[in-house]
Amino acid sequence: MKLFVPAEFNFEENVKYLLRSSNECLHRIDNNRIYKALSVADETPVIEIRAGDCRELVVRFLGDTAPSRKWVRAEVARYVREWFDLDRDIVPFYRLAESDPLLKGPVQSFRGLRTVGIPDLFEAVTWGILGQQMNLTYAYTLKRRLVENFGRSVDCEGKTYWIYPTPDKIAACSVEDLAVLRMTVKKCEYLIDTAQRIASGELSKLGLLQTGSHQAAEKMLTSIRGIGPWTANYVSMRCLRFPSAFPIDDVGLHNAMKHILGRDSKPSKAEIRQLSAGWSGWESYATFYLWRVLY
DNA sequence: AGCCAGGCACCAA
DNA sequence: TTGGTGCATGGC
Repeated sequence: MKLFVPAEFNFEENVKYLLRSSNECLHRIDNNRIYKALSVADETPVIEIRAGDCRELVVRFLGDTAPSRKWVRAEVARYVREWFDLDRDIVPFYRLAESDPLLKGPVQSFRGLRTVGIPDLFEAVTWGILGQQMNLTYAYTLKRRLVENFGRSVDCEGKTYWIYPTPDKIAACSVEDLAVLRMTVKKCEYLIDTAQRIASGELSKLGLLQTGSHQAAEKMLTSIRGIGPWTANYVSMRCLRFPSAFPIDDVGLHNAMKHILGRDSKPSKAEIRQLSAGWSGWESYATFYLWRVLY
Protein backbone atom coordinates (compact mmCIF):
# COMPACT_ATOMS: atom_id res chain seq x y z
CA MET A 1 0.00 0.00 0.00
CA LYS A 2 1.42 3.36 -0.99
CA LEU A 3 0.62 6.73 0.53
CA PHE A 4 1.49 9.98 -1.18
CA VAL A 5 3.19 12.53 1.01
CA PRO A 6 3.66 16.28 0.61
CA ALA A 7 7.00 17.77 -0.36
CA GLU A 8 7.39 19.18 3.16
CA PHE A 9 7.74 15.75 4.66
CA ASN A 10 10.93 13.99 5.61
CA PHE A 11 10.53 10.42 6.74
CA GLU A 12 13.81 10.25 8.64
CA GLU A 13 13.05 13.36 10.69
CA ASN A 14 9.82 11.79 11.84
CA VAL A 15 11.53 8.50 12.57
CA LYS A 16 14.06 10.36 14.70
CA TYR A 17 11.21 11.78 16.73
CA LEU A 18 9.76 8.30 17.20
CA LEU A 19 13.15 7.12 18.44
CA ARG A 20 13.29 9.59 21.30
CA SER A 21 12.56 7.02 24.00
CA SER A 22 14.16 3.61 24.12
CA ASN A 23 11.32 2.67 26.46
CA GLU A 24 8.58 3.24 23.89
CA CYS A 25 6.28 0.24 23.79
CA LEU A 26 3.79 1.10 21.05
CA HIS A 27 6.08 0.99 18.06
CA ARG A 28 9.46 -0.30 17.04
CA ILE A 29 12.04 1.19 14.69
CA ASP A 30 14.48 -0.99 12.82
CA ASN A 31 16.67 -0.05 9.87
CA ASN A 32 14.75 3.18 9.29
CA ARG A 33 11.43 1.37 9.18
CA ILE A 34 8.55 1.73 11.60
CA TYR A 35 6.67 -1.30 12.92
CA LYS A 36 3.40 -1.08 14.75
CA ALA A 37 0.30 -3.10 15.51
CA LEU A 38 -3.04 -1.38 14.99
CA SER A 39 -6.49 -2.28 16.18
CA VAL A 40 -9.24 -1.86 13.63
CA ALA A 41 -12.61 -3.46 14.26
CA ASP A 42 -11.80 -7.08 15.17
CA GLU A 43 -8.50 -7.15 13.32
CA THR A 44 -4.99 -6.35 14.48
CA PRO A 45 -2.87 -5.67 11.41
CA VAL A 46 0.85 -5.26 12.01
CA ILE A 47 2.36 -2.76 9.63
CA GLU A 48 5.78 -1.78 8.40
CA ILE A 49 6.20 1.77 7.15
CA ARG A 50 9.16 2.83 5.04
CA ALA A 51 10.02 5.66 2.71
CA GLY A 52 9.23 4.92 -0.92
CA ASP A 53 10.99 6.12 -4.01
CA CYS A 54 9.42 9.46 -4.62
CA ARG A 55 7.20 11.36 -2.22
CA GLU A 56 5.51 8.28 -0.94
CA LEU A 57 5.35 6.00 2.06
CA VAL A 58 5.12 2.27 1.60
CA VAL A 59 2.97 0.40 4.09
CA ARG A 60 3.31 -3.36 4.22
CA PHE A 61 1.34 -5.83 6.33
CA LEU A 62 3.46 -8.35 8.20
CA GLY A 63 2.81 -12.06 8.39
CA ASP A 64 -0.79 -12.97 7.73
CA THR A 65 -2.17 -9.76 9.23
CA ALA A 66 -3.24 -8.12 5.97
CA PRO A 67 -6.89 -7.16 6.44
CA SER A 68 -9.24 -8.95 4.11
CA ARG A 69 -11.82 -6.20 4.18
CA LYS A 70 -11.14 -3.18 2.02
CA TRP A 71 -12.46 -0.65 4.50
CA VAL A 72 -10.12 -1.94 7.20
CA ARG A 73 -7.19 -1.33 4.88
CA ALA A 74 -8.55 2.14 4.27
CA GLU A 75 -8.66 2.73 8.03
CA VAL A 76 -5.02 1.74 8.31
CA ALA A 77 -4.11 4.22 5.59
CA ARG A 78 -6.16 6.87 7.35
CA TYR A 79 -4.38 6.16 10.61
CA VAL A 80 -0.96 6.60 9.04
CA ARG A 81 -1.97 9.81 7.25
CA GLU A 82 -3.23 11.18 10.53
CA TRP A 83 -0.25 9.96 12.53
CA PHE A 84 2.09 12.07 10.40
CA ASP A 85 -0.35 14.86 9.60
CA LEU A 86 0.14 14.19 5.89
CA ASP A 87 -2.86 16.17 4.71
CA ARG A 88 -1.75 19.49 6.15
CA ASP A 89 0.01 22.13 4.12
CA ILE A 90 2.73 23.42 6.42
CA VAL A 91 4.26 25.86 3.93
CA PRO A 92 2.66 28.81 5.76
CA PHE A 93 4.30 27.65 8.99
CA TYR A 94 7.71 27.51 7.36
CA ARG A 95 7.13 30.95 5.91
CA LEU A 96 6.37 32.52 9.27
CA ALA A 97 9.20 30.59 10.93
CA GLU A 98 11.82 32.04 8.58
CA SER A 99 11.73 35.38 10.31
CA ASP A 100 11.10 34.09 13.81
CA PRO A 101 14.16 34.15 16.09
CA LEU A 102 13.05 31.06 17.99
CA LEU A 103 11.83 28.96 15.07
CA LYS A 104 14.36 29.85 12.41
CA GLY A 105 16.97 27.34 13.59
CA PRO A 106 14.65 24.44 14.39
CA VAL A 107 12.82 24.54 11.05
CA GLN A 108 16.16 24.40 9.26
CA SER A 109 17.47 21.56 11.41
CA PHE A 110 14.30 19.45 11.36
CA ARG A 111 12.76 20.33 8.02
CA GLY A 112 10.10 17.80 7.07
CA LEU A 113 9.18 16.94 10.64
CA ARG A 114 5.43 16.91 11.22
CA THR A 115 3.56 17.16 14.48
CA VAL A 116 3.52 13.44 15.08
CA GLY A 117 0.06 12.60 16.31
CA ILE A 118 -1.75 10.31 18.70
CA PRO A 119 -4.85 9.58 16.63
CA ASP A 120 -6.66 7.66 19.36
CA LEU A 121 -8.38 9.97 21.85
CA PHE A 122 -8.12 7.65 24.84
CA GLU A 123 -4.43 7.13 24.25
CA ALA A 124 -3.85 10.86 23.78
CA VAL A 125 -5.69 11.95 26.93
CA THR A 126 -4.24 9.24 29.15
CA TRP A 127 -0.73 9.78 27.84
CA GLY A 128 -1.19 13.44 28.66
CA ILE A 129 -2.34 12.60 32.17
CA LEU A 130 0.58 10.22 32.67
CA GLY A 131 2.99 12.95 31.61
CA GLN A 132 1.70 15.61 33.97
CA GLN A 133 4.34 16.89 36.39
CA MET A 134 6.46 13.86 35.76
CA ASN A 135 9.82 13.37 34.14
CA LEU A 136 9.36 11.89 30.69
CA THR A 137 11.52 8.86 31.40
CA TYR A 138 9.21 7.78 34.16
CA ALA A 139 6.12 8.65 32.10
CA TYR A 140 7.29 6.15 29.48
CA THR A 141 7.80 3.56 32.21
CA LEU A 142 4.25 4.14 33.45
CA LYS A 143 2.89 3.85 29.93
CA ARG A 144 4.71 0.57 29.43
CA ARG A 145 3.28 -0.81 32.67
CA LEU A 146 -0.21 0.34 31.72
CA VAL A 147 0.06 -1.26 28.31
CA GLU A 148 1.62 -4.50 29.48
CA ASN A 149 -0.86 -4.92 32.33
CA PHE A 150 -4.07 -3.91 30.59
CA GLY A 151 -3.39 -3.89 26.84
CA ARG A 152 -3.03 -6.87 24.58
CA SER A 153 -0.25 -8.14 22.43
CA VAL A 154 0.09 -9.56 18.96
CA ASP A 155 2.91 -11.91 18.07
CA CYS A 156 4.09 -11.58 14.51
CA GLU A 157 7.20 -12.84 12.77
CA GLY A 158 8.98 -13.50 16.02
CA LYS A 159 8.24 -10.12 17.62
CA THR A 160 5.64 -9.01 20.11
CA TYR A 161 3.59 -5.89 19.42
CA TRP A 162 1.50 -4.21 22.08
CA ILE A 163 -1.83 -2.52 21.60
CA TYR A 164 -2.97 0.24 23.94
CA PRO A 165 -5.62 -0.72 26.52
CA THR A 166 -9.22 0.01 25.56
CA PRO A 167 -11.31 2.51 27.53
CA ASP A 168 -13.62 -0.38 28.53
CA LYS A 169 -10.76 -2.21 30.17
CA ILE A 170 -9.56 0.76 32.23
CA ALA A 171 -13.12 1.88 32.99
CA ALA A 172 -13.63 -1.42 34.77
CA CYS A 173 -10.53 -0.94 36.93
CA SER A 174 -10.43 0.23 40.53
CA VAL A 175 -7.80 2.60 41.87
CA GLU A 176 -6.20 -0.42 43.54
CA ASP A 177 -5.97 -2.19 40.19
CA LEU A 178 -4.01 0.71 38.71
CA ALA A 179 -1.94 1.35 41.83
CA VAL A 180 0.30 -1.58 40.94
CA LEU A 181 1.72 0.65 38.19
CA ARG A 182 3.10 2.90 40.94
CA MET A 183 1.58 6.22 40.11
CA THR A 184 -0.28 8.61 42.35
CA VAL A 185 -3.83 7.87 43.42
CA LYS A 186 -4.96 11.01 41.64
CA LYS A 187 -3.52 9.84 38.35
CA CYS A 188 -5.29 6.51 38.80
CA GLU A 189 -8.58 8.31 39.40
CA TYR A 190 -8.10 10.55 36.38
CA LEU A 191 -7.34 7.61 34.10
CA ILE A 192 -10.40 5.66 35.27
CA ASP A 193 -12.68 8.67 35.01
CA THR A 194 -11.49 9.46 31.50
CA ALA A 195 -11.89 5.82 30.49
CA GLN A 196 -15.46 5.75 31.80
CA ARG A 197 -16.40 8.93 29.96
CA ILE A 198 -15.00 7.63 26.69
CA ALA A 199 -16.45 4.15 27.17
CA SER A 200 -19.89 5.61 27.78
CA GLY A 201 -19.66 7.81 24.73
CA GLU A 202 -19.92 10.99 26.77
CA LEU A 203 -16.47 11.99 25.55
CA SER A 204 -15.48 11.29 21.96
CA LYS A 205 -13.09 12.57 19.36
CA LEU A 206 -15.92 13.26 16.96
CA GLY A 207 -17.82 15.15 19.65
CA LEU A 208 -14.80 17.29 20.42
CA LEU A 209 -14.13 17.98 16.75
CA GLN A 210 -17.76 18.90 16.19
CA THR A 211 -17.47 21.74 18.65
CA GLY A 212 -15.85 23.44 15.68
CA SER A 213 -13.23 25.44 17.48
CA HIS A 214 -10.14 24.66 19.45
CA GLN A 215 -11.39 26.88 22.27
CA ALA A 216 -14.69 25.00 22.55
CA ALA A 217 -12.89 21.64 22.60
CA GLU A 218 -10.53 22.94 25.25
CA LYS A 219 -13.44 24.08 27.39
CA MET A 220 -15.10 20.68 27.10
CA LEU A 221 -11.88 18.88 28.00
CA THR A 222 -10.97 21.08 30.97
CA SER A 223 -14.39 20.51 32.50
CA ILE A 224 -13.11 17.02 33.31
CA ARG A 225 -11.24 16.57 36.58
CA GLY A 226 -7.60 15.90 35.87
CA ILE A 227 -7.57 17.67 32.54
CA GLY A 228 -6.24 21.19 32.84
CA PRO A 229 -5.18 23.71 30.19
CA TRP A 230 -1.93 21.90 29.46
CA THR A 231 -3.50 18.49 28.83
CA ALA A 232 -6.42 19.98 26.88
CA ASN A 233 -4.03 21.77 24.55
CA TYR A 234 -1.77 18.76 24.32
CA VAL A 235 -4.74 16.65 23.18
CA SER A 236 -5.92 19.40 20.84
CA MET A 237 -2.48 19.44 19.32
CA ARG A 238 -1.66 15.75 18.95
CA CYS A 239 -5.09 14.18 18.57
CA LEU A 240 -7.67 16.75 17.51
CA ARG A 241 -5.05 18.49 15.42
CA PHE A 242 -6.09 22.05 15.91
CA PRO A 243 -3.00 23.88 14.61
CA SER A 244 -3.60 26.74 17.04
CA ALA A 245 -3.49 24.45 20.08
CA PHE A 246 -0.85 25.77 22.42
CA PRO A 247 0.26 24.26 25.74
CA ILE A 248 1.76 27.59 26.72
CA ASP A 249 2.59 26.56 30.29
CA ASP A 250 4.64 23.59 29.16
CA VAL A 251 7.95 23.44 30.97
CA GLY A 252 9.66 21.80 28.01
CA LEU A 253 8.64 24.69 25.80
CA HIS A 254 10.05 27.12 28.35
CA ASN A 255 13.31 25.23 28.53
CA ALA A 256 13.61 25.19 24.74
CA MET A 257 13.12 28.95 24.66
CA LYS A 258 15.69 29.41 27.38
CA HIS A 259 18.12 27.19 25.49
CA ILE A 260 17.72 28.91 22.12
CA LEU A 261 17.92 32.38 23.63
CA GLY A 262 20.99 31.39 25.63
CA ARG A 263 19.44 32.56 28.89
CA ASP A 264 20.27 31.24 32.30
CA SER A 265 16.65 31.20 33.40
CA LYS A 266 13.29 30.42 31.87
CA PRO A 267 11.38 33.29 30.28
CA SER A 268 8.49 34.87 32.16
CA LYS A 269 4.93 34.33 31.05
CA ALA A 270 4.75 37.84 29.58
CA GLU A 271 7.91 37.16 27.62
CA ILE A 272 6.55 33.84 26.38
CA ARG A 273 3.43 35.57 25.13
CA GLN A 274 5.57 38.12 23.35
CA LEU A 275 7.89 35.52 21.82
CA SER A 276 4.97 33.47 20.54
CA ALA A 277 2.85 36.39 19.33
CA GLY A 278 3.81 35.77 15.72
CA TRP A 279 2.85 32.10 15.72
CA SER A 280 -0.85 32.77 15.41
CA GLY A 281 -2.58 29.76 13.87
CA TRP A 282 0.56 27.62 14.02
CA GLU A 283 1.26 27.42 17.73
CA SER A 284 1.10 23.63 17.77
CA TYR A 285 3.76 23.26 15.10
CA ALA A 286 5.93 25.88 16.75
CA THR A 287 5.69 24.02 20.05
CA PHE A 288 6.46 20.67 18.47
CA TYR A 289 9.56 21.99 16.71
CA LEU A 290 10.79 23.64 19.90
CA TRP A 291 10.28 20.43 21.86
CA ARG A 292 12.41 18.68 19.28
CA VAL A 293 15.32 20.98 20.12
CA LEU A 294 15.64 19.39 23.53
CA TYR A 295 15.73 15.72 22.52
C1' DA B 1 20.79 14.82 48.53
C1' DG B 2 18.05 17.94 46.59
C1' DC B 3 16.03 19.93 42.75
C1' DC B 4 13.11 19.11 39.03
C1' DA B 5 9.56 16.86 35.86
C1' DG B 6 5.67 17.79 28.77
C1' DG B 7 0.44 20.10 35.84
C1' DC B 8 -3.73 20.09 38.38
C1' DA B 9 -7.21 21.14 41.95
C1' DC B 10 -8.24 24.18 45.20
C1' DC B 11 -8.31 28.39 47.51
C1' DA B 12 -7.81 33.29 48.16
C1' DA B 13 -8.19 38.11 46.46
C1' DT C 1 -8.50 36.42 35.70
C1' DT C 2 -4.44 35.90 38.26
C1' DG C 3 -1.37 34.07 41.84
C1' DG C 4 0.03 31.03 45.52
C1' DT C 5 0.18 26.00 47.71
C1' DG C 6 0.17 21.00 48.33
C1' DC C 7 0.72 17.12 46.03
C1' DA C 8 3.15 12.54 45.18
C1' DT C 9 6.71 9.94 42.70
C1' DG C 10 10.99 8.84 40.40
C1' DG C 11 15.15 10.59 37.48
C1' DC C 12 19.54 12.45 37.51
